[in-house]
Formats: sequence, structure tokens, C-alpha cells
Amino acid sequence: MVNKLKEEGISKFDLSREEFLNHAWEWTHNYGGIILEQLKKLGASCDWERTAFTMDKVRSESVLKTFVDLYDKGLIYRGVRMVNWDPAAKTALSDEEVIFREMQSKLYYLKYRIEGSDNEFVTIATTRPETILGDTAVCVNPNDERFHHLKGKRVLVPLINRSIPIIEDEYVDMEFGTGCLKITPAHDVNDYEIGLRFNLPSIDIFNEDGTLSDKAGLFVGEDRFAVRDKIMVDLEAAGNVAKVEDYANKIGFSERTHVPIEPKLSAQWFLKMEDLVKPAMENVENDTIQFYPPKFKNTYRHWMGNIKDWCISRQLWWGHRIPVYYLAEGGCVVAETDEQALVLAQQKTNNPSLTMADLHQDEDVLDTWFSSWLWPISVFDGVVHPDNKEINYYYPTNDLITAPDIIFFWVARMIITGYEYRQQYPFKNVYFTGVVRDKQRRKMSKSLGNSPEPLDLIATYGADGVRVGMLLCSPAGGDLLFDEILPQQGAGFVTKIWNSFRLVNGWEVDKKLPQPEHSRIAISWFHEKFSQVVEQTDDHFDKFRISDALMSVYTTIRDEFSGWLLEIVKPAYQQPIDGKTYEELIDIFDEVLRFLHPFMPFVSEEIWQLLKERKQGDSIMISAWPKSTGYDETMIAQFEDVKEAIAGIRTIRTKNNIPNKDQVELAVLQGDKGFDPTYNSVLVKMGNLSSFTMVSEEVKSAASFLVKSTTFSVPLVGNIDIEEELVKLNTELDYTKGFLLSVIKKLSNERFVSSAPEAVVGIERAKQADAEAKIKVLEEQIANLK
RNA sequence: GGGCGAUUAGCUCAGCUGGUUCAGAGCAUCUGGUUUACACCCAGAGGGUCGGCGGUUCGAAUCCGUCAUCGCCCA
Repeated sequence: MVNKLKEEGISKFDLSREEFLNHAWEWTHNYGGIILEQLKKLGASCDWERTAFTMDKVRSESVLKTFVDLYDKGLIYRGVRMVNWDPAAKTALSDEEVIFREMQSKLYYLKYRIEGSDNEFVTIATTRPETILGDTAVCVNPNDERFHHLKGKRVLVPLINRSIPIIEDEYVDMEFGTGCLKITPAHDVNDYEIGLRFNLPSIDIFNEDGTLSDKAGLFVGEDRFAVRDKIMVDLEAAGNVAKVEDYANKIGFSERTHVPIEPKLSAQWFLKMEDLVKPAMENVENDTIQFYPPKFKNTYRHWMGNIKDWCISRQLWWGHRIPVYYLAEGGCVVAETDEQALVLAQQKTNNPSLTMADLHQDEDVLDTWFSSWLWPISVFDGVVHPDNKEINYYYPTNDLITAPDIIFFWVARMIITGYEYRQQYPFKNVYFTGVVRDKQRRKMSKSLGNSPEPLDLIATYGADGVRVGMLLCSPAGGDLLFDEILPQQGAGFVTKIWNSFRLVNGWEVDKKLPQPEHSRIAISWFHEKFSQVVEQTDDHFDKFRISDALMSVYTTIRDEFSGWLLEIVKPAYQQPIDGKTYEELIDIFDEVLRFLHPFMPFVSEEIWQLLKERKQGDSIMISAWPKSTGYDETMIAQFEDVKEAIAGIRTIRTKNNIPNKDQVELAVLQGDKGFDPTYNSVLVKMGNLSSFTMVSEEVKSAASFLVKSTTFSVPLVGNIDIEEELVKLNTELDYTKGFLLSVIKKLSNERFVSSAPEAVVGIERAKQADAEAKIKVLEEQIANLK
């Protein structure tokens, strides 16, 4: 927002609060609108009637009501925290507004005299000698033997001779400087933390403009950098300087005024988290709320277990203004509206003539997540009206889909408010998406300019193409490496489906024709196969494996539906199709489209509407997802053998340059497990066979292959390459013999047979029998060729 | 500095409670194929000592230890 204004040549600092907010609203409407349009174009199936914004009336009321409620419960308090202070602009900056730059500075080694000794010193290293005036301790690492003798002693701050303790904390890096660190809690974040741990006083030696304050004792009113030079002169004179070294470090500068920022303690509002998190922690721990992938439970547990109070105030203009009103004579009231605040103030002061002008509202706003964490409730107005029909109907919801980087900011906190305000989780499952990165694994970002423009992508590849492209490569919680090849693949798939429809749609139907056997078989096989795939896909969805679900849809449509089913039932060139097959096929197509719809809503709807006469208002969007009705595993397995046999015939054609349109003969020598003739019609059609013969011995001068232990042979006139055939058979024979050997070795291991489960041993015995049978067949074939 | 996670084919990843659903998918690569829906396509092929080393076990990608490398979060 601030950057946007900057592009327009407007600085945030030139605007009043009201003017700024006007710009912000305008920007919000435009930008928010763009995101919604992108979602619509992508086919997101949301309830667009219910879009809401965290700054709108209902949501703002919800935020204020929650603040007041938590305040009244005694959970919100005012505390002190380190902020980035800009002494030139006299304002606090957010972390984003601070620019860190590598600077050539100096490291000053200063000697502090041990209290009660004349000439014993400790030497500390610092980049900021002027801050010694705010020192309240000197710290060493407890594991550092060099300083063990100083334990419990005190030192004197140079020049002012304040006595401060020597404390021990593992934070101190023994390798850095002298291994001895001065602690200035008011002017360094880490020192502040240590100060809290050791209960040290904080001495704020700076004024708001970066000059030294009364508390510094020396150089009062002079600028911090001028003081740095001056104090070094005095320290030198007093004999407190050991040495000065050049030193490179990173210093934060104000984005606006370019002056070095000053860490400064300031009053902020905090929310006590300790009790609030308990139900939220427990119900993720016991899987009442389930995370996908589950590894994020660890992250969540760790954060929740070490929860710190939440600093909810921000020194910004854009946001919900903190509903705290200060009274002229000190103290404050907290209320949802100005009017209520005034009433409270009048009561509190016992002064009925008090007016709004006597109250001063806190200038700060609330952290943006303080509104987001109410979202599952506030979006149905469940904060202001906790018993309304909508919230009671819609809450809790099922699944939250979000990115792992906001697990604390948002997810955890929504769970917290869910339990605090509705005694119930806000959602049952949390699915964490991957982070989209470019091919070089960099995060997509505006500043790198490496994020693709969604609307452009959609224009190029279509919304369905983009969806498929993104989803194919997005395992839960894993990174998603974006490459334009992905939506390209998606777009190709759209075309594939469209062509399947064109094929079916182009057939002429002759209702008098009987249904061919191969069509009957193929359709009944597809029903079984499809039922199996639907079951697998349901399972993937249940486990939130979205890319796996898509992959099974993708391969089923491409291979089983288009590649096998359509090819088998396809009538000969310019011939009509029989009515029964056609109708069954249309029903299958309908089912397949419904199966596809969640991933490719646009093309599936388009074809679905063209497939059959539909009633007014009918849509694939509101039609049922296919149901698995069980399946015949034997049939599916047998059909796989048929496919393998057809592939074998195709390979022979390729190897021997036999065009697909030339018919070939096929001889089948059944193996020891027999041969099921059910699928012969399919074999004849797909292999383009002129004859199909069962034989009782090996066929001479033929190219052959094995499926299980059945031999399929295509007799070849004349030029069969015996050498090549022998090489192929011998390679397979060698492999099978080796395989058999390893199985026998395993089975002859007494310990394996006695300790492995019966079933596992049985499987090994079966392997042995199969391999032996196969070897026998291969040897016969080889003998035959010689 | 503290924590969490990862390491499997050229790339992105799957592989549950150790054993034929165990070395797999998609993409990429290579070979062949266009009169018969689709070259935005079809048919096939190659490619991995499952990060290294130890251990447990009849048996380890899978369990344990350790080292190495990388990533993420918090400070």
C-alpha cells in the first residue's frame, strides 16, 4: 500500500490519517477486486454472495467487541517492547520499513574496573561506546573459564562509575570480541531479553530525537553520533580504552529518513496467551483437528508450547484503531464505540460534563491478524450475534487450505478463537499447500518479478490447463516448482479430452446393429476398472493427496478411457456404431466427466452439456461424484494380461516392420495356468488379427512372447531374425534363472523359513514355481529356434 | 544460538505398521510411428548401490545410531 502510493509520488508522511485511509480504501477495493476476479477465472467455486472484508462494518465491530471482551477478562495488558525507532521522523517503523546495510564501523574495546580493586579490569567490545551510559550489567558465558574468577563480582561503568553486576548467560558468544558483553537493556533487543531474565533495570539514555537524555548523566542534549566521538576522547583520557578495531556490521536504516534506526523501548498492548492456547494445543495434539501433512503438528506443538504473549498493537494508520481512550488525568477506558467510552469515562471520573474532547483514543491500530483470527466466526457475524442462524449452521467448517508460513500467524490463532468463543474447533482439517517457487527454487515474489501473472497464464493455457498444471506438481506441504511446461501439459490434456468427445460425437449410430462381443467385454471391463479407480481416488482425497487424486484421474482418462475403451469400441472407418454400445458409452463419458470436474471444471461442464439433452438449470457442478460399487479384481487382472498380449503383438509388428493395418495370425500355446478365451474378441480387434488359433506345441518360425506362462506366437513368413530372437530369449532366460536362484537361496535359509510368516514363505514358493515354469517354456522356445 | 524437516531416476516427488502393489509415477531424454479422434498425439526403450558409514534382523529405501549436505521456522 505504502509502495503503491510511492509509485504515484505520494509519501505516507505527507498525508493525514484520514487522507491515508481514503487512499487505502480505494486501493483495497481495486486490489481486492482483482484477486476475486482471478479466483473466479480460475474456476474457484466459492459463494461469491458472501465476500467480506476485515475492515468492513461487521468485521470491524467483531474486532472491537473481541478486544473489549478480552480486556474485560483481564487478558489484555500494556507492556513494554523494543521497536524500530526513527529519531528523525520520531515514529516507530515496522520491520519491513527498516533497510539493513553493511557498514564499515569500529569495534571499541573498553575496560571496566572491577569494583573493590584498583587495577583489575574486564574488557568488553562494543560498536556503540555512547551506550555505556545505559549499561546495567556485564555478561559472560558461564562456560567460559577465563571469567570464572569474576563470578559474583561487580564492575564500574567508566566515566560515571555506576556499579553494575557481572552476570552469566549462555547467550554470550565466547569467540566474539573479548567474550565479555555489556548489557544495555534499553537499547538492544538481545540485551533487553537478558535484562528481563536477570531483572535488570533499563536506562533509556536517548530522547525521541536521538539526543542524549537526562538519564544519560553526561552529554545531555547532544546527538548520539557526536557523543560517540566525544565519549571516546574522555574514555581515552580516563584510561578505559584497550584498543579500537575496524569492523563490518549490518546497521538498520529508516526507509524514509535514511538515518540509522534506534532500538527503543515503547509501550505496546499485549494479549496473555498462556490460558487461551490450552484447548487449541490439546485438540491438535489429540488429532481432533488434523493437519496434512502431519509433520506440521510438531511445528505447531513447539510454538504453542513456547508461546509468548502476543503484541497486538502496531504503529500504523491502516487497521482497526485500538479502542482504548485515555483520560486527561491519567487512566483509560476501553469501549467498542466513542459513545460507550464517554459514558464509561464519565462514570469513572464522576464527571458527567466530560465530553469526547476530553478523551484521547490510542493512536495505534491492531495487528492485522487480530481481525483474521476471528474470520471463521466473524464471516458469519458470529461475534456480534453469536446465536444467529448462519453461524449456527455453518460453524464449524471442514477443511482449511492455507500455506505453512502462516501456521502461527493465522491457523493457530483461528483455532484459539474457535475454542474461546464457540467452544469448538473452527475446522476439522488443515491442509497446508506448498510454497510456489520458480525453477531456481526462489520464492515467487513481486520484487524478483518471477511470479507469473495468473490471468495471463489463463489466457495462454486456459483455466483448466493452469489448474491441472499447478495441481500435478503440488504434493501437500512440499514446494511447488513452477514451470510453464506444467500448464502446457494441462492444456494438452484439455485437448485430449475434447478430441475424445469429438470422436464419440462424430459416430453415426445404427440402432439395428447388434453389439459386438469386444465392445460388450470392454464396457463391462471399464465399469470394473472405473469403480476401482474411483475407490482409489476417494482414498486419495480422504488423505488429502490432491496431486495423487489428479494423477489417477489423468491416467484413467488418458489410458483406460481414451486409450483402451474408445479404441476397442471404435467402429471401423466410416462405419456406424451399434446403439447399445453408444448409449453405454455416453453414460460412461458422463461419469468420467463428473470424475474430472473438480480438476477441470470448464471443459467438463462444456462437454457434459453437449453430451446429452439437459434440463434447464442442470449443471455438472451440482451433479453427483461417481460412486465406487466394488469391482471384480480377477477381471481387471485378466484384462491387464490381455493388454500385455496386445502390446506384445505391437512390439512384434514394430520389430518386423509390419504395418498396423496389415493383419497378422496369432497362435496361442496355453501355459500351465490355462488360458481364458473370454477376451479373444478384444485380442482379435486390437491386434488386428486375421486368425486366432490355439495350438498344442511351439510354432516354428515365429516371433513369440510370454504373458504369464502362455506363449503367444506370430508366424512370420520368411525373414525372421533368429539371431535377435535368440538373444532376446537368452537374456530373459538368464534373468529368470538368476531370479530363481535368489528365491531358492532364500527358501533354503532355515531361519527364513522358520521365522518369516507363513504367507511370506508361500509367496516365495509360488515365485519358485512360476520361475521354473517360465524357464521350461523359454528353453523349449530356444530349442525350437535352433 | 534453539527447534523442525528433508536427502529415492536428469527434474519434481510417491513409497503407511520392515517381506511381490518394492525399487515406482509424472515430466524430461532416446527410438519408432501420421490416409482411418487427437503430433497439444500414439507405441516402445533406457535411466537409481533409495546421501555416506555403522548397527538391529532370517530379511532394511523402510527401524536405530552417527556423519555430511540442504531447506524452513523462531531468535
